Amino acid sequence: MSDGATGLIETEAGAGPRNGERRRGIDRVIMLLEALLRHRAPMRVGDIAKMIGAPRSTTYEIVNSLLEAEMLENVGTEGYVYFGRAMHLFGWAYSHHNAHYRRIIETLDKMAAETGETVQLCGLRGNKYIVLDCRDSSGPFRISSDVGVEVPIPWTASGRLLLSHMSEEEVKDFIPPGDYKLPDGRVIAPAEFFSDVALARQQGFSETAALADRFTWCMAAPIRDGHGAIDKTLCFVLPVDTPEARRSELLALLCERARGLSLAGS
Amino acid sequence: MSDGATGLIETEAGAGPRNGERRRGIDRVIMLLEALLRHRAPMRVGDIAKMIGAPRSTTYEIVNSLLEAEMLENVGTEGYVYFGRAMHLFGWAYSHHNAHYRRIIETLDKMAAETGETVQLCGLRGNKYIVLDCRDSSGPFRISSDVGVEVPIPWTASGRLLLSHMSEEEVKDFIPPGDYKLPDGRVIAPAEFFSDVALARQQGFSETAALADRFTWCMAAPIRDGHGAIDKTLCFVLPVDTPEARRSELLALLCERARGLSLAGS
DNA sequence: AAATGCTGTCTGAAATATCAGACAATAACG
DNA sequence: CGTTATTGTCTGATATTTCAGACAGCATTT
Repeated sequence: MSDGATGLIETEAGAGPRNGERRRGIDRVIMLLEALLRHRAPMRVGDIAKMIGAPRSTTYEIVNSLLEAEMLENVGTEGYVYFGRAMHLFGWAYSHHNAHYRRIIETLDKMAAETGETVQLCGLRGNKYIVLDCRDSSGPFRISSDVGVEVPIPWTASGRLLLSHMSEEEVKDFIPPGDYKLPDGRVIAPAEFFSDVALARQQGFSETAALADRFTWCMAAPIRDGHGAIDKTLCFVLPVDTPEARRSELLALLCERARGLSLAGS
Repeated sequence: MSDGATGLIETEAGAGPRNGERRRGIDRVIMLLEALLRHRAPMRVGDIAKMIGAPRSTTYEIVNSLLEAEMLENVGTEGYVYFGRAMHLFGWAYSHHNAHYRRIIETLDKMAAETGETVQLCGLRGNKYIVLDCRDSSGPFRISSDVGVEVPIPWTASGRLLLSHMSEEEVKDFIPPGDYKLPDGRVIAPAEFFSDVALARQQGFSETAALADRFTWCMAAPIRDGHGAIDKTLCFVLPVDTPEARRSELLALLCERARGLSLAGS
């Protein structure tokens, strides 16, 4: 059973309407929701149709069904739709049904309150990194990388930890080649990344300075599941000029809390 | 096992669809998710099939699609499924896309931190009351009425406010007759409820003592939308023996904050 | 051992949901 | 002004999906 994560959305560029494909309603719904998540803003039905490669008439039909179920809702003056209330309820049910996740959220809250810094819970989604939850810094320094947005793994401190169960060969096969290229054009040498991963595994934490953007210092610590594997990470996103003393203090706190959240293996 | 007093299983109109009705996949998905939300715990595929009145083979098909999309996920060792990670991401996107909602959540956090009491954001879903979000008391007094669970409107303080735009006649038509019956068997006289609604409208807040259960004192204040209508409410859920002085202090805070969150209407 | 109840997977067949496209309204644009 | 995009709604046809039911496997009960 290969768990091909999220492969349903077609690339919108290039290949013209290679039509004739008739798709199931359910699959359309899934594509639609993922498209909305990536777009991160209300969309018009016509644009949704283009983005998921579905006929307009079908898209209207589906959108109306989802509107009625409150899984989507109308937003703004006309024609825009975005996620609806029902999604909030479903998501809340997800994140509170399991005691471990609740403990993690509590810790997130506490750390944000204690330090005033931006704290995130991170994980993988397919071969990308995503923020699963976050508490933004109360200060003016507000990065707020959005929850659920897929980011190339090599751009992140957490990513180095989340791959630490893999061999170098496995990492090489796992990361799409284009993902080594940073937003500013620089390219991370794969060999360097592999040694970063090894270092993270050895140290039990990972830090990056001014990587994905020039202004942030990121530090991540592993939360281990019942088998000792690194499932999620806890991390701080700091201004890059945070003094060393403060940084090491925060790093110690981060590691301690992450360890406390790890499930004691058998 | 038997969950709550929701006797009506098949929603929609009274005439239950006769056996042999063929339904759309999308509708099955919607029914499935709502069934999971009501049940509030992982379910087996067979039970889901029974609960939504779908053939087993169809249900397997749908569940597998949703599992692959991470809208559901396997939980526990055997056959149980519940909401998946994708739902969390969709829900997060919903609750953060709009600035007003974010302000409300911030206020919720702040009030919980300041008072240590249980704070809730409430609203209507169809002709039922639901909790939209909450912060549980840090103390041992933890009620934690679940987010998203539908509750008869007359059982709640918020409900009295949320109906205050309706005439007595409209309220009468809106509330299902069975909803006046409290969990302990007592019945609220409709006339009394109507005058409660009127009182709430006049006072600009609403309180109930030991109504839905014997141990809680609830107080609610309205959050008004751009048109001045009461869209949501903010409320405290207190131990019923909270001293009067403390209660009036909290009530003042509640009303002030709710007013601050209301959108300046015309 | 037989009987019962489950789960998860397949099948073929029939009912229908998806699709392409037409349509009227509205807006944007030169 | 005509021309070119929209949006939202309908239509009928057919390719597909839903459905009933059979099946093997596993467990528990009689």
